[in-house]
Amino acid sequence: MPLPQTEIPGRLQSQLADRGIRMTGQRRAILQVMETATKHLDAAQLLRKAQKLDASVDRSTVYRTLKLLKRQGLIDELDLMHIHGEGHYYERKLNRDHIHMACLRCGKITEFVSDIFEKLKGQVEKDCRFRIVVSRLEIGGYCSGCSK
Amino acid sequence: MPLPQTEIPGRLQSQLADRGIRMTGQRRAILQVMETATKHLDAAQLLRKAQKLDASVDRSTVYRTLKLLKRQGLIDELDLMHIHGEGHYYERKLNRDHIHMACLRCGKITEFVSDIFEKLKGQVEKDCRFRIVVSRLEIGGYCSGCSK
DNA sequence: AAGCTAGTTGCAATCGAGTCGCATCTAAAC
DNA sequence: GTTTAGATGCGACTCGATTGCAACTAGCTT
Repeated sequence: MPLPQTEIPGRLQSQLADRGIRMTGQRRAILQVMETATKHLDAAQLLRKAQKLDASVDRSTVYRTLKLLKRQGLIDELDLMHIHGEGHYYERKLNRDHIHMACLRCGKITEFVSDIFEKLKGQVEKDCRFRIVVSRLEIGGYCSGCSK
Repeated sequence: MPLPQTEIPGRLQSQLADRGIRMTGQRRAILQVMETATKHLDAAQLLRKAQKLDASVDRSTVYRTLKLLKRQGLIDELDLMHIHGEGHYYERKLNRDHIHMACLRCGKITEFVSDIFEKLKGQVEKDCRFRIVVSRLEIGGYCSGCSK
């Protein structure tokens, strides 16, 4: 579940404040939507929801804020195997990376945390002497319900 | 290395023929470019190279051929962490999946084959009862040269 | 609390990857 | 050679994302 149960609400705001980044009404609205989202949102959905909190939020501000959060390493950008078009989806970066599985039939997105994934990243860092900043493992296939 | 050393040249063409798919001059040009490419190509690069072999090749034919090859499971679509824009990159699907690492500083793309990756996919199939069709692991960070 | 200024915003124009409708053409089956 | 399902080129179009610019403002300085 993308909902960060273990995280303090408003955390994104304070993380930006800690970095000395200016807070605005529009950013507050966008961050609040990201923090309370129960599923992966694309930029258009994020815009619509943010406008319900602050009607002045513009599309370009959403994109600019997403770019900021990406640069700060606070969110991850996902493709979800492009199951629903070419756009991107966003989610807060939490402590543990997880795998995203997209069902090619019903479109359901499942998340999965694995120690083997952590081990694999360790191997890449060690064997390739590659310092990992972001990693994204997306899998397309058929979920348990659809593969029958 | 994206160059399929262990594969027969012209393999894509015969794989399409085996499936009873019509061969055209334009497709031949596009397939030949894909088969002899020494790095990951995006649609625009593929178009330019294919037009050197057959000047009549059109952009839409490139996209249509890529869609065909994707549907047939003969190529993989990559984002390479969007290091150079929002487009996609393509490579022939070989026997073994590999990880793509993109250096955020020099832009170099490295490929890596790992048994742990295979093990991880096995775990997903078993623990999540998810039948994997495609998987894509992309990592962004700093390569050995750039992380000094 | 008033002023300053670098950073942020809305708006409209724009970019660029990818798609589509349609008339024409052609590979390959007969 | 004839036939026809499938492929192509072309141009228009979609849509996610970006940008230039004038106006605005958060948060410091005094």
